[in-house]
Parts: sequence; C-alpha cells; structure tokens
Amino acid sequence: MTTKNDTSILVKKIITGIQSGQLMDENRKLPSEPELMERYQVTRYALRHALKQLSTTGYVYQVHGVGTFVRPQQDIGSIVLDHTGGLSDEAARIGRNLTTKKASEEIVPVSAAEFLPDTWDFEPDSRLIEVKRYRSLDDVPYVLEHSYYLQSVIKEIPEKNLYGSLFHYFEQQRDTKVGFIDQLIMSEPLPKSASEFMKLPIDSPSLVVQDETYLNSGQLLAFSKQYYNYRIAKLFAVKKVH
Amino acid sequence: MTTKNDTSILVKKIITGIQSGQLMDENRKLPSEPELMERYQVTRYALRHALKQLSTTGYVYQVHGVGTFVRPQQDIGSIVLDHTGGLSDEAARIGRNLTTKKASEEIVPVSAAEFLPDTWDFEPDSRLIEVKRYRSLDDVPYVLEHSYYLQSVIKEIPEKNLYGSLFHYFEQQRDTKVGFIDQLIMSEPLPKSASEFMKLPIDSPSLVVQDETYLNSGQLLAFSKQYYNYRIAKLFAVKKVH
DNA sequence: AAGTGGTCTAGACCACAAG
DNA sequence: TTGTGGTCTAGACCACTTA
Repeated sequence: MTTKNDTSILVKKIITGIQSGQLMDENRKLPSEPELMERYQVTRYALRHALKQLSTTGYVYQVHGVGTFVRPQQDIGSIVLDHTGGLSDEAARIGRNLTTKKASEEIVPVSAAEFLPDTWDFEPDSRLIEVKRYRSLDDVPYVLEHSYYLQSVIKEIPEKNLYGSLFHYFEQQRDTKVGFIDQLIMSEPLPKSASEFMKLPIDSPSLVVQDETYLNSGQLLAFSKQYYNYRIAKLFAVKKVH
Repeated sequence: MTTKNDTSILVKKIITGIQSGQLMDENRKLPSEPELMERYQVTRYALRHALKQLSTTGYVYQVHGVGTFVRPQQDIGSIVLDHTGGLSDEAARIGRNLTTKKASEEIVPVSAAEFLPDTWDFEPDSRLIEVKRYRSLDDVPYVLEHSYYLQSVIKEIPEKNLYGSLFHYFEQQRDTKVGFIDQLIMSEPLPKSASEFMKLPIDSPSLVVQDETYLNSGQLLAFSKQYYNYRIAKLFAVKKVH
C-alpha cells in the first residue's frame, strides 16, 4: 500500500502471528472471526478486508461454515501478480534481491517507440522518456525492462533513480499518483539484447508482461514491456471461484 | 458466478446500459453513485460491489472526488485472467468460440504423471484421470490442456464431457464445489505434440499456465498445465494501486 | 462549499458444515 | 442446534477534486 492503512498493518500482524505458529492449531486452522476481532481489537469489516488480502496472495483460504486455514507455503520463487509496491519490494518479500545491472535513458518522439498502447491517442509532437533496464535477481539475469514515460506527465527521471526503485520515485512525486495498471501477459521469442544479457540461446522463449500505467485521474503515465528469463520467472495468482 | 446473485445481475445491467450509450455522458462519465443507486434500486454496498468487478475486468475506473468513467474498449483478443466461469465462457464473452478438437482420457498412477504440484502429498496408491485436450479458438489452434484429476475426488469423467465445458460438468456435481485455483504463469518451449497441433516450429515459445484447482474444502481436485499458442494468446489483468 | 468516491461502523440475516 | 464464514443494510464520516 502507498500509505500504511489499518488493513496493511493488520495483515502484517496476522502474518507474524502465523509465522510464530501461535495463531493456528494443529490442523492449520485460525481462530474464528469473532475471536480474531477480539484479539486484534478490530471490527469485522477490517478483519475480513485483511483476510481477503491474505486469500488473494495465497496465504490462507476460508471455508464456509468451517473456518479459516493457513495454506502450506508454496511457490517460493514466484512473483505474486497483484503485489502491492514495486517489483523490488516483491522480490524482497520472497527473500531475494533485485538489482539493476545496466540502464539507459533517452528522450524520443512517439514515432520512434518500438511499441505503443492500442488505446491511447498521443499528441503527434509528444515526447517520451525511453528507459531500458537490465535487472538481476540475486545476481542471476532476470528481466529486461523496456519502458516509455510520457514527458508531458513526468518531466525527467534523474539517472540515479534508474538504479533504484522507479516505483518509489513516482510515489514521491506530487501529481503522479498511480491509480491502476493494465497488464497483458504473453510469450514471445527473447530479443537479442536480452538473450545476451541472460546468456540464453537466441531462439529462447521469454515471458512478457506488457503493461500500461495510469494515474488515478485516468491519464496514461507510462507503458512498458518486460522480458523475463523463462527459466526462473513465474507469476502467481489465486483465482477465487464464487 | 456459479449462482446468479444480485451483483452479477447488476453488472450485466450496467454493461448493457454502457453499451447502449445511455449511461455515460460525452466524457465517458457515469452517473454518480447515489444516482446509480436510485436508477437500479440497490444499496451502495451492492452498487460498489458491481463497480469493483467492472474495475478489475477493465471496464471502468473510478476517480476519487470526481466520478466513474468508462474505459475505451481494449485488448479485445485477450483472456481476462480472473474471469468467472470456464475458459469457453470467457471466449464467448469476447465474441469467440472455443472448441475441443481432440481429446483423450486415461487412468494412471500418480507415479506416471508428467508433473505434480509441489504442495500436495498423495497417497502412494492414488490414481489420476489424465486428460489431454487440443482446443481451437475460432478454428485456430489455441491451447493444449494437459490435466490430472484425483480419482479419489471425481470418480469418472464421461467422454462426451471432454468436448464440452469440464468447468460446467464439475459445477453440476455434488460435493465438488470449486473454491479457488492457484495459477502459475510462465513460459516454456512448446512441447512436440502441441507444436504439431498448432503448426508451429518445434522451438517455438509457449505461454504456460500451470494451475491447481481446489474444492472449497481445501481438498485438491485437479492440476494441469495449459500450453497456449504464443502468437494469439494473451492474458489480461488490471492491478489497482491503493 | 458542494459533490464525488473511499472507508468504516454496528449491527442483521443467510448459507453452510458438523455434531 | 450450534458455530462458522458470506452477504447485506443503513447509515456516518473521511479524503479528494472542482468551483
């Protein structure tokens, strides 16, 4: 979460309680909702909000009429698709370290972009900040991130920020509050520059996440394509069936 | 939704209203929440529930202090990742037709499975129903679905159902109510049998969704790997940033 | 200041599973 | 029947944008 609200604090408390083993019984069952409300001194609204977040990240599941259960830890190496925060935060969550090994930045006209969103009409003279970042996970080449930022929205990106978390850089700016991100997941042959970085054959597959980042006003901020190392990158999501 | 509840009916009504053009103004803005509550005679709870569902499927976005806006139609060819219902229903939603071209079914011991979930302990003598389905989207080869169902949970799968919606077949069964599905998304080289079906070179990439389907009791029902045609398959998700 | 969506309250009632 | 989670009510108050 951008601002720590009650829910994210409660989520952390529950995770801590689970990891200490004090919260679940021998059948991996948590206390009932009324008991958890009493223990954490929260209303049912807040509690169920937190439990829902724990469900969608694969921590627990709830069984109608029975109770809430902790799931066996799973898919340790995978990135949770709807993680809050930036990719490096998500890497940290699973105990890994994401670092930018090489980065470049250049201002280009829209016509020079290698790809564009389908659904946005650009002013013909608008300019983009093109960023390429080669990033490693625990020193194993992990992802090539090829991004374009609308210069009409974000004036400049200081070069030092390329090697840190761009997500946090935007968070700190005024008037650039991110609202939602479209993600299109597909597979493509790995581009040449990425295959060199990842030391993979030129005809290797790659997992591609093409995303479009919008401000909370609905204004497009950026669009990018991320080429993941297919040998180690996995995205994780829980789908709940109602 | 498995059972049509108020929310899914309201979602359909709102979509109909949007598509008829009567619900949004020239700025793609919907009426305010109080107006929508009045129009559809629902409480704010039900309305916001429906609007949230429309947000996560990319139909609308809400701007704090301003209003709710309809998004330009986008990514028409892509499958919404957290769609409700089966894959063929989702294909129908985007105006396409998913059909099974070839299918096979066989009972095998656990030891003969080509892959297994990391997080489930099988009884050593348990048996699986192995199903392979080659499925086309509007007659273009689209996906190879390689699934294993726990025979201890689902006794048999009538052969005719292999060519329809297995999702609906399970829905109709008693005691096999699906609760949640883990999805692991990755990229792998296309298997040989799939490359023949899809008429793609043997070293083509493929988009792989490996999933594990659990009953609402937490019991594992099935696990599968789906190899998608990388030229046409795209998964879509909206990530909301708070 | 007015109107919008976001969060939260304090319940009620329902659906489900187990004894 | 009891206790569980799932849904819903009818508000209140807050945060945000615009005028």
